[in-house]
Parts: sequence; structure tokens; C-alpha cells
Amino acid sequence: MPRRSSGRVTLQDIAERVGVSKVTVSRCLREPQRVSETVRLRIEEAIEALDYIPNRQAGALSSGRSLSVALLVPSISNSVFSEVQRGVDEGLREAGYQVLMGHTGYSILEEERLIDTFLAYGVDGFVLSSTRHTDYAHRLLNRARLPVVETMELTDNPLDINVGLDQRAAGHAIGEALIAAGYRRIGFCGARLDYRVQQRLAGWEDALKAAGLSTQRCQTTPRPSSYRLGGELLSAMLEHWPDMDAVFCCNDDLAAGALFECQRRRLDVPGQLALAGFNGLDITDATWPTLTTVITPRRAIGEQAARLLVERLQGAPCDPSCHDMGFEIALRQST
Amino acid sequence: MPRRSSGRVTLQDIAERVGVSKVTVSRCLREPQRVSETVRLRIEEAIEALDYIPNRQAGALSSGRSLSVALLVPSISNSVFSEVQRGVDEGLREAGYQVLMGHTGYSILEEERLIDTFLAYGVDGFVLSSTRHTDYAHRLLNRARLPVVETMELTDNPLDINVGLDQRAAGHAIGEALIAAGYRRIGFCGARLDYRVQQRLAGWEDALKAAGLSTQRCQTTPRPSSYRLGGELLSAMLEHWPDMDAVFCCNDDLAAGALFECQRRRLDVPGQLALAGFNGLDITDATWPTLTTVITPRRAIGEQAARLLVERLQGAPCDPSCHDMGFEIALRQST
DNA sequence: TCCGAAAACGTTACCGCTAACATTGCGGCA
DNA sequence: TGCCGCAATGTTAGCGGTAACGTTTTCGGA
Repeated sequence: MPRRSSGRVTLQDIAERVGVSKVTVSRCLREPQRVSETVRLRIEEAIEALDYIPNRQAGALSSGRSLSVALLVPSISNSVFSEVQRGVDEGLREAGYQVLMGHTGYSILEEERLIDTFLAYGVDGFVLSSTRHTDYAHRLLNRARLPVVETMELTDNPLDINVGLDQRAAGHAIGEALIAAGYRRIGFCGARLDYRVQQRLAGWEDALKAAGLSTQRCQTTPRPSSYRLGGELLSAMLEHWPDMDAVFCCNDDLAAGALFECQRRRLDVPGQLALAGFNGLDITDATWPTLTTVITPRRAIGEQAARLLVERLQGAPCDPSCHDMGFEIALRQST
Repeated sequence: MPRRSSGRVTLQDIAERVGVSKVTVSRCLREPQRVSETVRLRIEEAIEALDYIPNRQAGALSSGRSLSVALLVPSISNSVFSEVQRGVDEGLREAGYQVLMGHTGYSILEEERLIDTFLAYGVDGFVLSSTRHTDYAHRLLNRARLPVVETMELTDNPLDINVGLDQRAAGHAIGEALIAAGYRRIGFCGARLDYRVQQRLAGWEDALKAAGLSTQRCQTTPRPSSYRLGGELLSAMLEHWPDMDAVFCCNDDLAAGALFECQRRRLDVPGQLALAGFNGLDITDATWPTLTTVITPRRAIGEQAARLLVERLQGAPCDPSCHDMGFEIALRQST
């Protein structure tokens, strides 16, 4: 009883056409040098002629390797992660891996669901964009014994490989930079309040406290970040603390939104209010005035994650490691 | 000679633990109502206890359906497509499908490569974000006999399902809107120059010609769009055509960049120069002045694409169809 | 001429799951 | 009592590849 066959061209079809066994065809695809040139040419000709596309599912099932890696990011629309993705993608593609992307919507439950899903798809490894996961996700990842890279932030206790930057130190640095520039009544505005934002906030507080300044000018919301929200938060802050002379926004979207709000209010930046953002997105270098920000090495994080992951996939020993990729303060016109 | 087993928990493990055959377990997962309640409960308990994760590769290989769909977008960083993706993702997830994303970098060759790759992964369908493909891609898609949705723009000759908007009509409409607002020396600035941008440009030309206006104030470049580029293009245009009174930018990034450049030059918008963008990204509603733009129903396109695709995946008849999702002119402060 | 190793290719036995069909057991009904 | 039908479960035969190992061919050197 032949099962409904997909109708697709298979190894067998190629083999029959050429007059060899399908193992030879398979070998020709995986290790061409192990097949005689005559046969190889004829196989290649047949593959071309029949438009053969290997079935990766079958290959993966048989070999135990899918040559694919899952990359989970919090958000697709947030361009912060697109650079990371580009780095990961490029590095892994070169090594012959396909990147499968998923977005968690900043939810560790959704992350858990995606880890489950991608394990079901048989990925060979994971790149995660956080160091915080549900217990069940931890269990799944441990049990699967796959290489895992946790990116963006640093942790003392990596699951496996950790590539990121010290978010708290970055928050501290921008705080210090504002202080060094002479500002004294410095505010913080933050949205989403995920772990990374909390770390930046803590760093900002560290810096202000060390300088003996008040950390009370702090406006936060769990709502997702957006340009408009930057304007709204700034408005609220100006109402509460009209004396404020600088604001560190937890990301560039908010900073740009705050800048637009200042323009709307005819508030001179940086004359009456200085603004700083975080991440170094393109927009910070395009607005007028340009925005001071913390440039995070997102592309480099992605590339490094890919590199380390490939090493591990190719059999490098498994010992947890942390890689601090640093950051850079860009002082621009807004301060 | 037992082949190295993955060490993963399999259906067989569950079956042994419960004392039934593995078919029953499989059935319990796919059609729970066809299994007696006692057995079902014990199977569920075993799945829980052993942290069983089904192997989709095996399932797909056996059933011929992978329950996954490929979504190819030109760019990850371009937030235009993130809304489409969200719509697609939501719709397909509800129906039990997993979306696998790929980005083509605006290259039809890369699109072809990705189609090949995802066919190898055994996806059950495609959502593409263009109507133009290589011949080989056409051949692959035709041969695979999979449902395909081409999105964003409209075509007379869809591969299968087509969901989008009339880019040319949209360009025409914004041109007319600018004319209706009293502008007479209207420019166009465009980057990337992909098919959609060319259509918008053609629409803009139609409108201006119909009103007897000159279409010479047109600055384009194949370079990828960005905020900075918007500023550069505007600068070039102001030099060539200092009398220009309005500019239609082929997308919102350029428009925002142009606005920033105006601010830098102390050029009043819209007093001295009016600006219009395209797509209706968040930023257009946040800048000061807010930007006139053409709001494209990206989310709706994604949702509709998902809906139609699911219908087809569930066996709806296959006749090519086009779905015009329209657009909306948003007149804001910049005009 | 014969031997033996390497190159080239084939056979077998799966990977983990599911479609299709077969079997079992039980209640209802003539 | 015997037969039917249906619900619940099992058996079989793959899906399309690949690992491991077995067999044949080739060819240089003793």
C-alpha cells in the first residue's frame, strides 16, 4: 500500500536516473570528494534536470542534526534587535546554518513556548536575547544539551555562553557623563521596565548618588516604548520637576520622542533641557539637535554569539563563559 | 546495531510507560476525542512527567505536512514589514501554524535562495512580500504546488493569492492631495527604488502631469533608505530646485530625515516647505510638526494574507485572487 | 603474478512519527 | 443465540534521508 507520496523529487529518483544507489547520491551531496568525478557530474546533471531539493526533515531525522538555530528576540519592530539578528544570521549562514527567528513580545512565558516549539523543530542551538527564563525553559534547555547563547545583558550565572554588555555600567556611565557636563538635576525616564531597563536605571542611580545628587526625578511605566510615549513621559516629568536640567531616557525611541516634545514646547535642547538616549540607533545621529546616547555593539554581539555558537556546534568543549562587548558614550548636540 | 539515539524522549517511551502502543499516544495528541478518557489521562500524565516534546521533523516526514509557513520580507530593520509580520504571525498561529521568517535584503536572488531553503525545510506555504521573482523561483513555487501569498503590492497576474494595495494609486493620491493643498512646485525624493517605490513615483508623476505641473523635481538613489539619507537628498534637491514648495518622500524614513534637515536649516515646515511621507509609521505622528503621510494597512494585509492562506491550507479551492486593501491619506501639520 | 590497501559504491537498519487498514471487545437487536 | 456496528486500540509499512559497515574495484609495488 504505497503511502501517498509527496510527488517531490527524492534522492531515489536521482539515483535511478543516474543508475547508482541513493547512498551514493547522498554522499555526493555531503562529501563530493568521496565520489568519482564521472558519477558526480552525472548526479549533478540529474539534480539540475529534475530540480531536486533535498528534504531537510528527512536528513535531520536521520542524522540528528538539523543545521538550524533558533534566535529569539523580544520584538521584531524594535530595531535594536535587528542588528543583533543581522550579526547572528551572517555568522551562522557562513557556517551552513539556517536561522529560525521567533519573537517573545518581552514575555518569558512566550519565550518558553518558543523554546518548546523550536525544540520540536529540532534546532541545533539557541540564541536568546535575555538571561532570564522560566524554570521550565531552563529545564528544557538543560535536558536538550544544546549550545545556548544568552545575549544583550551579562549574568554571573550563564546557562552556557553569554555575550552582552554591562547594562548597569552603561547606565552609570551616561549618568556620570551628564554630571561631568555640568548637569545637576538629572531625570530618568523609562518604559517597558524589562530587566535591562531596570539595570540602566540602577546604574543611573549609582552615578547620581555617588555625586550626591537626587535620584527622585524618575518617571517610569510598564507600557511599551514608543516615540509618543517619550513625549508623554517628558510632559509628565516637566510638570513634576520643572527645574530638571537633563533627562536620561532608557532608550533612543523615548529620547527622540522627548526631543520632539521639547520642539513642540519650544524648549531649547540642550539650552533648557539636555537629553540622552540609549542604544545608538540611526535616528540619534539624524535629528536636530543630534542625540547623546550610549552606543551598544549590537552587531558585534550578534557576530560574537554566532562565532561562539558555531565553535560549540562543531564540537568545542562546553564551559560556560561570559563575554563583555562593552559600550561607548556618544556625546552629541543634545547635551 | 542500534543507531545512536538522540536521548530524547519519544512517543515510544510514553507508550511503554503507559502500556499502550505508540499509535495510541500519537492519536491522543492529534485527536484526543478518539481515545478513551482513562488512557488519555494516563498518557497526559506521562507526557508531563517525562517532559515529552514531539519531534516535528518525524511528524512532518510521515504526514507530509509540517504545519509551518515561510514569511519572506525584504528587511528586518524596516519597521514597515514588522506590522505585516505581526498580522501574519497572529493569524497563522491561531490556526496552529508556525511562521518561519527570512529576509531577502530586497534581492530577488536572495529570495530565490530562501524559497529553496524553506522548501527544503518542508514548509506548507509561503507569504512573499513582493510580486516579482526570479524565473527559477517561479518554477520552484509552481512545482511545489503550495499556497503562496504575494503581499504589499498588487499585480494583474498573481502566482496564487495576492494581498496588497495599489502603490501607484497611493502615489497619485498623495500627489493630488499636495496639489489640492495649493502646492505647485512639488518634488519627489526616493531611495532604494524597488518596484514599489517606482510605482509610487509613477503615481506622483500622473498626478502632477494631470494638473499640468512639472515633474522634474525628482531626486532618486538606489541606496537604501535611512533618516540621514532623507537629509542628504533634501539638501541636494534644495540646491537644484530652490523654488520647491513641497516634497513627497517615498517613505517615512526619508520624510523624517528631510524634516530634521529642515530644522537644521531653520526652514519652516510647512511654511517654506511642505513634506509628505509614505506608510504611516509611528514617527510620523510624533515629530513636530507631525508628518503628512499615506497610511498603508500593513497589519490588515498580514492578517488577510494569513486568513486566505489558512483557508487554502485547509483545502479551499485554488483560484488566483487579488485583494486590494486600500490606503488612507493622513494630512498632518507638515502640509 | 599476486597481495593488500585505499577508493568507490552498495546493503542494511534505522531516525520518530503517522496513514491506512486490521483487530478486539462489547452492547444492542432480531 | 448469533450477528452487526461501533468505539478503542493495534499492526504494518512506509515518509526520505543518513550512519555504519560490507563489498567490489583499482592499482602500485614486491
